[in-house]
Amino acid sequence: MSSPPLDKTYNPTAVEKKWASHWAEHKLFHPRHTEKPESFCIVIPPPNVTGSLHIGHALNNTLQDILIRWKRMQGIQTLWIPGTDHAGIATQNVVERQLKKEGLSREDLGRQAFIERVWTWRHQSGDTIIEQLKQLGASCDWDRLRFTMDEGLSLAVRKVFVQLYDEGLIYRGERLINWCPRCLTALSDIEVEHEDIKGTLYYIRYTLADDPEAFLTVATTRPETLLGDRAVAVHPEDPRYQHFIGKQVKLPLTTRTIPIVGDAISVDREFGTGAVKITPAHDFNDFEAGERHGLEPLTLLDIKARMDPLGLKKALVDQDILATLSLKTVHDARPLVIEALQEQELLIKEEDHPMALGKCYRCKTVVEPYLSPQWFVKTGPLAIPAIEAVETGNIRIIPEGWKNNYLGWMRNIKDWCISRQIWWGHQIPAWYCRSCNKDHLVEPSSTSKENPGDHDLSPSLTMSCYITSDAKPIVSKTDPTVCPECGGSDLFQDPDVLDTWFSSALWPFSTLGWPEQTQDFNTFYPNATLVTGLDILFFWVARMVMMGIKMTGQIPFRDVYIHALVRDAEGQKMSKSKGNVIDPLTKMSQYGTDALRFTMASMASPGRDMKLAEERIEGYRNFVTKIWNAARFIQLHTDETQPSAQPKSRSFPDQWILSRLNHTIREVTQALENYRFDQATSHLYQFIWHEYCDWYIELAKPSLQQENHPDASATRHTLLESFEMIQRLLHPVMPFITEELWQSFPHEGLSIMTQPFPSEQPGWTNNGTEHDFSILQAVVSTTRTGRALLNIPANQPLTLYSTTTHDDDAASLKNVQIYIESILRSSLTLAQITDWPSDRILQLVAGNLTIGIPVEPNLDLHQVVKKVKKQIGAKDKECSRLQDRVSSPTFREKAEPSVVQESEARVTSLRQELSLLTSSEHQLATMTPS
RNA sequence: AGGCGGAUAGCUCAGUUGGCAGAGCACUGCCUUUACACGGCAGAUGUCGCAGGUUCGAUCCCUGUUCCGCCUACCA
Repeated sequence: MSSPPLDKTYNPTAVEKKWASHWAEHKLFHPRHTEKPESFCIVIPPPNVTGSLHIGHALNNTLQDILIRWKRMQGIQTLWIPGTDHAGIATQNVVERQLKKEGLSREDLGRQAFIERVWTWRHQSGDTIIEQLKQLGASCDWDRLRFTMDEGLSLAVRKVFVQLYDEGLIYRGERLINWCPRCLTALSDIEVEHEDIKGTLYYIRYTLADDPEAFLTVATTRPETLLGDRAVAVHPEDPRYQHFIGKQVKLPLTTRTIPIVGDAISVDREFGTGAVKITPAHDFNDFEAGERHGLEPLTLLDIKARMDPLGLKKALVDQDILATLSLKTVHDARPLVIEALQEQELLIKEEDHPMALGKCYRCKTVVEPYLSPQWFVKTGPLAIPAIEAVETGNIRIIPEGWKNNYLGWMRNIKDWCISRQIWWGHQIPAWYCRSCNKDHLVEPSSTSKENPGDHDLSPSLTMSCYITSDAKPIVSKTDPTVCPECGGSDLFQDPDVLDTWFSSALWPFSTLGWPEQTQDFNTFYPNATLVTGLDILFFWVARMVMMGIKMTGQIPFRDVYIHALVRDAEGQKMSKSKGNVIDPLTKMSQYGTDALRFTMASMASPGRDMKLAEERIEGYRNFVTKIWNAARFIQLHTDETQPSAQPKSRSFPDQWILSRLNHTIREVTQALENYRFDQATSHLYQFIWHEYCDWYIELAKPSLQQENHPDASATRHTLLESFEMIQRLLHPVMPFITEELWQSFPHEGLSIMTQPFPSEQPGWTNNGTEHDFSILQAVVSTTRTGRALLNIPANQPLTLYSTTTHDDDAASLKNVQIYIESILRSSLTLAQITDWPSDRILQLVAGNLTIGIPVEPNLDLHQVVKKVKKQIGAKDKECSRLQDRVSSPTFREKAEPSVVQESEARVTSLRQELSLLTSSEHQLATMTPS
């Protein structure tokens, strides 16, 4: 029954490995049926298959695991579903980079082969992160591992797509969207990151068509797009320009003329010159302005953001300019356009202009507004219940501060562009009949790769396949074989795939088997809590709420806990390029997983980014060691002890530690209930180190180390009992060491993780004992201070005296006398100062206690005098400040009576303390030869 | 431009329904006492960003302000 002695030092790596496989072997992460009716389900924010564990994952998953382990121990049926995300663009980019090294492109492989290649890669390295999560101790049900592109989830995706399409909530249309000219795909609004840059504002002269002397000056940051201008807008009430409205201007560098229109929305009279060029195909505002004024967009750029010869031709650009600009990137074209304008003396001036540039969130390439046919989700109707759910509190966002962030975004949500022109992902379940859509399709075979402009259609045609927005799709859950219109069988599927976040939006229910009404779905939906970082509040959380409510009629989860971003010690965002990443795996092997987990939890203060300094992890590694050594001590002294019945009586230290443990159980539980992981860990740390180890174990020593001590048996029992409970209390945060220690002591059961989480024990809380203990602490600490001041070695026995004027404290003093004596290895006499046997006794004051330490004749009392004087100074200052307050009539009149009373009481006790200190000072004077 | 958050010990951060300002790390001194030097004991450390206001009383509430961070949006 008794286990082998614990190693002298804790070896995290070996211990972690052992218990990880023990847990897996016994399938302890599976949901267990319990008597409790409620369930607790978390779905993991699925990490990308391209990824490996970074510090953000470590934080995110540690917090989830703490919740899951805690609830599981509370006897609630728990399920934590793991999985990974196919991460469309990101993963495709990774594989394309690999291909590039082989001198290949995805086009070289062709779509089918390319996708197979991605699958291969995904299988090879796709689950690295899963292994790492297991190393972190994540107690997910690994048998329920899902992937956003697995069969079941693909089915869910199709069902949702078809239903939303049928209801008109998904549509296809030609819109201006954000386009990444490197990834060659559309992006949604939130996939664009903005970066502040120093831009230039160019002032350009547009001459009136019917009067070469008259002109308008237009200010723009993008001169190269002026070739696509369809109008110049001025404010309809601007007296400077009113009379121009309706006239035509000559568009520089072209043979076109364009109208001057009045537009109050587009034009800010204060900005620039008050005249704005309207380029519908290359600016979101201008696109809308174009619709208001019936201006047809004129696309100048191709998919790689190069000046498209065909577009330039349609724009009637001057021949030589056209030749110069053709196939130049925006970056290269801009100076050429400026040069040409200068030559014609149309450039009036340039000035610096700070502006924000949109970049692709996957590859940081500058995105271009691009006109193309895309699929959209009509988000307005979906947002309404998603707003309501949060407003009414059906879904709680924690910390609450982020609620407004969510609501603000949701209330002015834009339609969601869900089509991506990439190959890796859920291909859109829409097909086209070739015979019905003859005029609406251009397929790869008809485009020339070498010469993208060499055809007479829109530049959009340089996409691999072009389907005009008025083509008629057949949207279906299953692949159709015949056209319902003409009965023809020449069908092909829309080549676009869905935004990765479309399948992620279904994650809380698709992972539970939906659309089947599975038992899992019925038991675990809605999920209890979603734990995620702020960065994906809109990408993911908002969409899950919309889709969850729409498709299941229920909210997807009740609580959303949002944690902060982990930064480095200097507050910088961690990134590989900066070289400041802290790799959690390295830290786990260096300090142990439990130390890292504890660190993560301790830093999870709400609403604040966390700066991770390595010393922090080191500090908690020391904490782990401390626990380990406490266990060794206990094992050493309880080796022969068998778990026995409750002891008949508990010693004073036993009673005290159980009272403090009860208190800690309450604090930790409350903290977890409020998602205050920081507070939970702080209470655990404080209690275990500074109460259990520093005081309780020290107090337990005498009864364990002396032979036949009357408290020995009860103490052994309490030591084991409390330590076992501490392991359970700590287990959710530190699963590995707690399992190891729990298993090393007498126990029943397969694993600590299925034992009950501690609850407060009736009868353990004991305020009297706690007060007694505070007296003990005061005497012990004060005596030690005295020892340090007098340079008396800690192991030299003393003859101590103590007294107090306070009756309760006098009683306490008596109660704890023998414990003080043993902990200080001294004798303690309780007697009034007048009864102390000698004059050479130093009086030290702690509250209303006076402690006497005999002083040898030759001792240097210099330090003591200094200390006492300082104390007197501080107390005096505080006392007179309080005195002033108490004697102020306005204070007595206006402050709460209890506060007045309290202040008076404090004045009284301060005065008493002062008089004790003064008496001590006098005493010192008699001992110090002057 | 708007919104949000932060500014407290040397560092990282708690905290206060307004009434003695706290922890960890680092630092100083003493101690290798059979759980632990990844340790013990003791100690030092603060204009609670700045300026006003409300209040008997403000680090906390209000107003303004300066820095820093984030988010959203964009003015061509």
